[in-house]
Amino acid sequence: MATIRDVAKLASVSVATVSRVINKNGYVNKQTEIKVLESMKLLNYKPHTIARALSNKQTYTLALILPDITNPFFPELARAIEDTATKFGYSLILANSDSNKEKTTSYIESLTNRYVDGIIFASHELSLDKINQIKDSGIPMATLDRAVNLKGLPSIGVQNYEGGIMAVKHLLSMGCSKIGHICGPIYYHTSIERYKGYVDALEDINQFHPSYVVQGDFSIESGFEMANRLLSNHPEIDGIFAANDLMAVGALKALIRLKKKIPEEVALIGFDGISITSQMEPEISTIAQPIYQIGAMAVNCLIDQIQKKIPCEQSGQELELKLVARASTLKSKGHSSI
Amino acid sequence: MATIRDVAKLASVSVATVSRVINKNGYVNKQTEIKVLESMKLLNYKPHTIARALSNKQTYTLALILPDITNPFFPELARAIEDTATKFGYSLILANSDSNKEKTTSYIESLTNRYVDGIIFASHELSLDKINQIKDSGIPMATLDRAVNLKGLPSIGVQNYEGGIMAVKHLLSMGCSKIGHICGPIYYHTSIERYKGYVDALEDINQFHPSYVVQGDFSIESGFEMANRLLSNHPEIDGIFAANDLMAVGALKALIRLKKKIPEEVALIGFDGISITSQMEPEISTIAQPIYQIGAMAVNCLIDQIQKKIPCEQSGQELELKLVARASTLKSKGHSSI
DNA sequence: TTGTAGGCGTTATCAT
DNA sequence: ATGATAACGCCTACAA
Repeated sequence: MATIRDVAKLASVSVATVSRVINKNGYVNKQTEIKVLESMKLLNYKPHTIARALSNKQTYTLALILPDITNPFFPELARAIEDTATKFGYSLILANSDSNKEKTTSYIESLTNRYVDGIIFASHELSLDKINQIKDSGIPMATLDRAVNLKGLPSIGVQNYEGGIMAVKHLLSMGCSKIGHICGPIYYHTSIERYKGYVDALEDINQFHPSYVVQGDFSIESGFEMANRLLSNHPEIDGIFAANDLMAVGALKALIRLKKKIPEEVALIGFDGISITSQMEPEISTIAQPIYQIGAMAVNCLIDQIQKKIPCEQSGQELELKLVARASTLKSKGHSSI
Repeated sequence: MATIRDVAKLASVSVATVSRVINKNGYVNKQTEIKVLESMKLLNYKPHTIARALSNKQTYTLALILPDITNPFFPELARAIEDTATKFGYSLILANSDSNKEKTTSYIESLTNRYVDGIIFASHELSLDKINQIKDSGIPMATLDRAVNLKGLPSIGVQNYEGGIMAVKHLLSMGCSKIGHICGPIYYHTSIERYKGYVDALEDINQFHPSYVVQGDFSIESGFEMANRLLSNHPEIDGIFAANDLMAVGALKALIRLKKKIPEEVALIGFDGISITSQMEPEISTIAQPIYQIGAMAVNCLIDQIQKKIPCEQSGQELELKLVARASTLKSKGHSSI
């Protein structure tokens, strides 16, 4: 491997000059620049990223901490983040925290020692001391899903409340009148907002029944179980809004086993817009998050902080959701959507 | 951030001594060791990973190149790899190649410059020059799915041929007699082996019909399309073996739309054992790969190479598959499996 | 416009 | 058993 010194020697200049042409900073004569460039080609010289990192304190590496890449919500997000990071010349380190406090702490420590340039936190489990731990280390970070809402802590999220309303209104527009809700864990901000949207949309028309709400944990299994419970307690229910797509998938399974005609007898809508919803039969309607955009924004935000040292403008921004109406809600002559 | 020099000063020893206790090599007096250790605690000293990497030429970072983390096969693999890497103190860089030659090349270059300690290649697209490119760079690598079979190139795979036989035999044991096959792209080693297994199992009993085979591209969409084609050309088919689970999912969708009773009229089995198969209704039978184990072995193999400089023993090993019989093949009083 | 030299934080070779 | 000190490869004042 050729070093900067080899290049300097071959081009008969100093390493400083070579460094200048590499980094395009400082004055350098056009002639010498060409000479240097040629030498670099000749020697097939590539700057040593590690050495550069030591000197610069920039590793061009980002880290993504998420609960579990095996959860179908995250691959799409990870993809967006990796794509965008790569676009800017950054590598992406993946960390599965299992929403576990110890693992999270240990990852943060290890990433801090590796001097990653930024950390994206897509996990709900983010205690205040963890945040401060990162802040103290001086590493820029961004959180997703509004895990926390802190001054100076960039966070990208979606309009969960409005999404809840959209889901219910869609169900109503398809003729449902007894709408059940499988909500997520109540200690998640996202669950609560979606739930509130559900409540408000129904209270508006005096149709809210507390017993039509059951609580799952965002997993397929809980969706299956809760849909069964909902329908055994309230056979009259003709529409279900699941707080996320995975629970909707579980609910679909339950509905099919119960021999319910979908959407005629029971319509079903999820939330998130992950691709698995379109692979089911019938395809499941959903309130889609701009997942790719969220990931891309998070990276942009981080890189802004890293490079321009500016705080993220998108901080706290809530992106819009989009209704994706599919077979699980579209009755015969129902309306459609994009 | 405290440096090794700070620790040395506080403990009134030289940096060399501190380095010795950090790395537990060389002689060091018990007393001084304690003094040094205390100083480290006191200053909350953590060795600077980057500096260490520069000196050691070891970054404690592995890279995983795969086609697309969004493909449901890969998150499970990535999870296994990340888990195992972490266990050994390594971080994992994720790279989505989209099976694209240029992207792959550019990743390899970038990873090479980052001096990752090892690369795991889970992509089918691996031309010989790419391999040599990595080999020349001296970075240990491992490939999955027997993408290539080269002397000295560790490769972990499964018994695809036997798997094909298992799938067909299972279908036969459930009473199917007209078994179709949706095979994968013929330029993939895995596709061919599975196909051969299918052929041999049927030829054994004189039941092989070339026209019962159609070709997909491992995607859900192609599975959907090919199942439709298969059944429209051969309505008598009562069993389908899809060469991977994603195509099985697509096929399931097609069968349901065609109002086929599953498994009574048409039984269906996939290949891979990804979790999505158990989330469908009916649940899809499959020939399961030990995905987690594969990932773990790949990492072990790499770390063996890195640390002990020994070639991987598992090189070229083909792991066993396991039949997972579920509702999509289990007729009434059918047999079961683990 | 270009070169010299010190520093980034560790490791490892030699002495002592 | 311990300590100087030269690498590792690059960047960047500061000089020239």
